[in-house]
Amino acid sequence: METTWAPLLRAVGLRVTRPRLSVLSVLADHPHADADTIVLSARALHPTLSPQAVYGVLKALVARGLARRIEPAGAPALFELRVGDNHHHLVCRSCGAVADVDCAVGAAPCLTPADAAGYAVDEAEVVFWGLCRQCQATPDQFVRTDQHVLRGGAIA
Amino acid sequence: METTWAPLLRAVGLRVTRPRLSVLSVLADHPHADADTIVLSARALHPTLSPQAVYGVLKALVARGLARRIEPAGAPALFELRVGDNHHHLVCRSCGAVADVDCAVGAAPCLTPADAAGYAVDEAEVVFWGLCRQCQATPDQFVRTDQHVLRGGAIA
DNA sequence: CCGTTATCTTGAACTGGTCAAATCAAGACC
DNA sequence: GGTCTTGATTTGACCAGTTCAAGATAACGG
Repeated sequence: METTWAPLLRAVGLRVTRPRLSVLSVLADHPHADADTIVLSARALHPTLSPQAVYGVLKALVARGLARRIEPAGAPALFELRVGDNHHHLVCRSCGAVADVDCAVGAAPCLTPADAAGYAVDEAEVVFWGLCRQCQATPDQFVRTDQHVLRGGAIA
Repeated sequence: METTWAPLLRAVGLRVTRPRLSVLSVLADHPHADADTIVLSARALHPTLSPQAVYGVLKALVARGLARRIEPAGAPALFELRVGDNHHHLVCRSCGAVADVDCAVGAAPCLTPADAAGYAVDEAEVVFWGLCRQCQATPDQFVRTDQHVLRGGAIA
């Protein structure tokens, strides 16, 4: 399976190394992993892998467009391999679980700001906040209180 | 001017203190200030104000819904007083400037995820990334490279 | 196989933010 | 107005996540 990644790395001008193959493999298994999870999981394939190596690999992958970095407010950065397919994220306020969502109804047009205020916009990033199925079932669980629940983007 | 804020604080059950009035005043002047800016500016009104006090005040304001915390990926948190009006943000990739945008065309419906995957969604947060007018004029300026430019939410 | 150069390792450091104990002052009550 | 109670602030240490820097290592072209 690892051989799958090598051509992709070469295609974007990156050398094929064990740390990179390990990280890519972990990302394939864990679609929204944070750096720490990646380090721990990748060590199954490459036991001596250092955290800094992972940061370096992730930075390279993100810079070349092989991975995407997402940073939900208040949580460590997450990384995913799905790039360029115009999808967004659902984030659980309680457990931090992240799920992918394809672009909202009507696709792109609804993501054009009404007034761009002179900005040259190249991307619209959408995060849906809520509770995942599991956390809805256990209502007395910890819920983040550092952010007011009804923020600007509240629906209806 | 400061007397304007006192009733608001009392209305949400917070004591009226000088640090809080100072922070509110600064937020009114700087619509998207980070904690550091707030500390520096607020010291014009309250010279002995400590950073921790500001964090405490901001936490209280956000928890009571008087302020909102926004965290553009890769930048320190910003705070604003506009709450509950369903607006979003334009962020400049180069200088970090933030501008408000009223809800996108068509309002709420377009912010309903096509498939919520069982999540109970209570908010949709939208960030438009691009270059502000000023940074478009000076193209050779520093631009963030830690994130691939064409990410999932890319327009069109 | 060798050399060049990107990449990884090791270690320290930095930023933004939080936690905890002691002091202080806002507001209720008299 | 004075006193008290409790919430708020100060002061200081501390933490997580991430980045930086120097030297060792390994990928890949020749």
